[in-house]
Amino acid sequence: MAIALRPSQALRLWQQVALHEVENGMPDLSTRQLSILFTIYLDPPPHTVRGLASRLSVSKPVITRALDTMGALDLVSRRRDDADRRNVLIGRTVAGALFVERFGDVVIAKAAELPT
Amino acid sequence: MAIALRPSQALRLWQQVALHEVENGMPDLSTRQLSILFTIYLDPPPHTVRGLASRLSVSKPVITRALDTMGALDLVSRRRDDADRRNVLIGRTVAGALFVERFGDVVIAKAAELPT
DNA sequence: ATTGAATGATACGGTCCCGTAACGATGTAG
DNA sequence: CTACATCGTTACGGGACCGTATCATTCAAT
Repeated sequence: MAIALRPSQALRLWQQVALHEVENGMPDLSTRQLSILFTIYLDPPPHTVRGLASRLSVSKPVITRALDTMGALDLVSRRRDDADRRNVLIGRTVAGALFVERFGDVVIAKAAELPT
Repeated sequence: MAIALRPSQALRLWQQVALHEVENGMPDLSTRQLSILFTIYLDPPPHTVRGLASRLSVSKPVITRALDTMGALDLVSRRRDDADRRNVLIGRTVAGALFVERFGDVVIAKAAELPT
């Protein structure tokens, strides 16, 4: 069944999750970076720079730079596509999977604490 | 009653909201900026630089810079405290209130679309 | 073999943000 | 009136990101 939220609940949830991330010193990712990261981990592969750029309606360098940064954080990986060596296949990492999983746990915990 | 979310729902919700913000060209705010913005609009005033820095466990310049950026976007306002002129009181703006309200609407809409 | 399209990365000038340290303005206590 | 504490901002060198344009590599078609 669908999840029904009231405005105050929706906003409070976002605030609590964001505050938790900041307080605990997690990487200060932007909305763009988060959307890329979650798409890689939630949508079925394969993921390419061009595909992600198209999905988010942003330019390719935006994706390349976000992958640079999140790759340095070991949240995503890149490898050449052997079938078509122009492509770069973007994959998951252990650290990235842990980050996403933990993020989900925070959302669940904060949602459970929401006042009625 | 509390909101119960499964892991896939929690993560999908964040992805859908983040994607919506990016696709629609909304300001690409970081987690820090979002936590500051939501705290200003959800928690009771007054809000000061020192108070926000303490609340988020970050340094004061982090708050000052975030207020610079979001102030340029007209999402928050600053004014001197007449009672104690060392303080700066951080307030809301019409544009900021609209942004927050619209953000809540997006969360509600994406939550309603979540598969069971 | 040559041309052309497609992919992802890079270069550029500019802006924003970082953490640390210092600063001016303001308030408070002796 | 003179210290001293507090508040928010600014300075600094460095890194990340922006949008636009261009690049090298690879593939596909002639």
